[in-house]
Amino acid sequence: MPELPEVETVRRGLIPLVVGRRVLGVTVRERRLREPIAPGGLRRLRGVRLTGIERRSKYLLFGTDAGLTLLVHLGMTGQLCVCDRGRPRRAHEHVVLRLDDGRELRYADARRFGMMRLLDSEGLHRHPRLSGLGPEPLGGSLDAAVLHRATRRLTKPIKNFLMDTRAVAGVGNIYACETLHRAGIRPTRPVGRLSRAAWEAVVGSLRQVLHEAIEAGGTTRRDFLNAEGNPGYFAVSLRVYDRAGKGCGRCGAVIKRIVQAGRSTFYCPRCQR
DNA sequence: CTGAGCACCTGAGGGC
DNA sequence: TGCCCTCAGGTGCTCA
Repeated sequence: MPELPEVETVRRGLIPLVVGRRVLGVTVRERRLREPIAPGGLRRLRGVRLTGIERRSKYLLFGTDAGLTLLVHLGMTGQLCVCDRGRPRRAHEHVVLRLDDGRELRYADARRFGMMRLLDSEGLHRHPRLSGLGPEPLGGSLDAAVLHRATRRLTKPIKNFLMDTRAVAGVGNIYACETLHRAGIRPTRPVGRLSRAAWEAVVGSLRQVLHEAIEAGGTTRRDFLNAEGNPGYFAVSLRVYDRAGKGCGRCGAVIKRIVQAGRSTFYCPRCQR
């Protein structure tokens, strides 16, 4: 489900539902996530008040009045939603936080590639998954000139570079493909051979496509659920991703699928050079 | 340094 | 109808 726009959509949807709420109880039904939940690892959540939700890359950070932060990653299939206590359990609901308004925050994740961990401010600060992240694509720190200068000697394909979280945070497979189509750049191009102007196009396209997806409610895939647990819909129209064999909307050429670093890449062989 | 390959898991979809 | 195969939004490891 979640790339950055989906995670941001979940964040925005959850804020009015959970911020200000006190956690009355925590149930962990399945601790074997990608990073297993330690026994009692979420126990200290009981009694705290949730004070805000931040996002870093595809991680959600739930702040609390106890100085603890609940770090959540949705992996490939993770879902977070707030619902009434009586709502029937869905499959793979691994963690439930009981809130003081009679509702529950539920974490479900079929493939269990996600994570959920409670950290104090020190643990959060030095957490390797967060400390190694590159600049946020939607923050002010992503800079085409800096990227251009930093990549002069690199031969890695631009698509793989975009998906390297140490270089740029939070760019997944879908938006890497979509960004490069908009920028008119072939995914296999070595980063070291991108001109300054090409970098401007990449950064501009990345920001644009992420903004559009967030504006549209972040829905790119079928199993997206919004914060109230209702299914989303295909609100974002993808121009190349999962469109192999179909026509490019800009030039009509047939979109190709290749594999890079084990992931599918989709691109238009005519308008991406 | 690079990237290929694999690992973690379940489920959807296509072909037969 | 069902079985078997491939593939999937993420991340992180080993290995060559």
